Amino acid sequence: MPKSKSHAVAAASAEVEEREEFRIFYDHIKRTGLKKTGQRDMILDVFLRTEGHVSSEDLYELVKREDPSIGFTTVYRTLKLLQECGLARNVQSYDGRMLYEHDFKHEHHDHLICTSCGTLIEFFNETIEKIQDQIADEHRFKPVTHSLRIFGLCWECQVAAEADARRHR
Amino acid sequence: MPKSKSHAVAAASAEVEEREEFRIFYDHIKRTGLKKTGQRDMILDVFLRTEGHVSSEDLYELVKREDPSIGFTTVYRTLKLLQECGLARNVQSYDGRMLYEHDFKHEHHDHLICTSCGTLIEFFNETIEKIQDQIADEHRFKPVTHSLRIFGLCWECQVAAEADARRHR
DNA sequence: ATTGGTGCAAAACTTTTGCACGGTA
DNA sequence: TACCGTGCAAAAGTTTTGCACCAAT
Repeated sequence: MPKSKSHAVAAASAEVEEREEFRIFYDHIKRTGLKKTGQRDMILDVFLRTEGHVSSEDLYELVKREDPSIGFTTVYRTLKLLQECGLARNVQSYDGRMLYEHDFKHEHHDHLICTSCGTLIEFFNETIEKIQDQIADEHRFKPVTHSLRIFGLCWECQVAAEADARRHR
Repeated sequence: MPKSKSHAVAAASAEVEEREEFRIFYDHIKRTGLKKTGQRDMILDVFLRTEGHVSSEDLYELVKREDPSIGFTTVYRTLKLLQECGLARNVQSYDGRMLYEHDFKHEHHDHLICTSCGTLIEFFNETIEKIQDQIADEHRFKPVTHSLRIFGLCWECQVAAEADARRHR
């Protein structure tokens, strides 16, 4: 957010971050004996400014735009840290790539995934959640997380497909 | 296809296969202008004898055991054919790998996936299915398939983890 | 000083594809 | 004969890891 000069890295790490997400991150870092670095701050900052879902590559590109010196590996590993402390969670896209999304103060939800354009639409349904716990119980299975993905076509792609079909008719 | 003695390839392809699954496969092959080959017969045969879930690599290993001359590529591509004609369907495992399972006369179901040992337990719940369609509808989303996976620990792994914890205590 | 962090390059893996040769119809 | 199928090798696309050097505590 800051950006007092040119590099956001400096901005993000120079002052002590107040946002709750950073608190959580710093706590996790301290608790596990890791270290606070400018790169990690910057990566978290960019991630938080992100809407929707990003792959590690996506996030790397965004970060690089603000500080080209940060490497992919660091983004990749930081994303893992963010998962560990509950700031990010991942979703497997329909094509197998791993995407990340915010997971702080974001109630759990599932996804409708358009296999044409890749868009992810979020939804939540209490009943489904309850039934899932019931099912796990019946199988003496200890559920940790779950992933419900409905694949198909979003409205835009349905319209586009329709138009396309008309053209070839 | 030669090799009239010890190899199952011969067994599977020498005579005309009667099983309904083969009917379906042959129909699909004929319908799309493809060709019936000993390799494909053998791969389907092995796949049908398979229980549970296999990756293309897994199936390749099984096939190789009966006919080392069959290559991975053929197994891989045949698995795609089997999907096309509805004999197989795929599930993304928790680690991103693609697994295949029987999909003929097997009503749709979802999975409980143990992240410790990889085991997949199947289940089905009518209510969840209905709610999903409702949700898609509400979003003007045209559902094609879905995947509901509950990750966690199966009973065996819970017990093992418990024992392990006791040991380190 | 220590111990962890970083970026680069390379390794590991899976999934796909290009091609030349051989088989099916 | 005309096409399709097959196996091999290599391409692609990601996710991971090893390492030498740098930075945080």
